[in-house]
Amino acid sequence: MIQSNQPNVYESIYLVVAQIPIGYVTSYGRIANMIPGSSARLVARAMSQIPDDSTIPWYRVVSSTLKIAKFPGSDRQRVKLISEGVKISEGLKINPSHLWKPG
DNA sequence: CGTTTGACGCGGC
DNA sequence: AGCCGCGCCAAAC
Repeated sequence: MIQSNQPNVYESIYLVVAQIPIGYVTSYGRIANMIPGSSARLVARAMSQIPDDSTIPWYRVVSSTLKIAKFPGSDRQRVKLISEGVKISEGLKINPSHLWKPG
């Protein structure tokens, strides 16, 4: 459980996202549940703020249904995940075996 | 300051 | 299965 000792919640969100291992994904809601004072929508908003040149693996965060969210950068997200070995079906559905289980 | 935003989640139908 | 409505909540405006 990560507390928001950081100056703002975004910092905490980014710290958690940075922990997601290569080849794994988690959801906006699951991240939010680890950070008091956060919410799925806030996590989504935080992801949208990350610049392209950032080292934060924003593309490892998907919706609770394990589908890649529909947004302008969805294609890049799909490509990046596939390059890490993540199996994605036609409906942009990620194989549950890639779900990150912290601990 | 008050209002809107957002790549969401989930229950209900 | 999919769509709709509401709750969520700090940040951005």
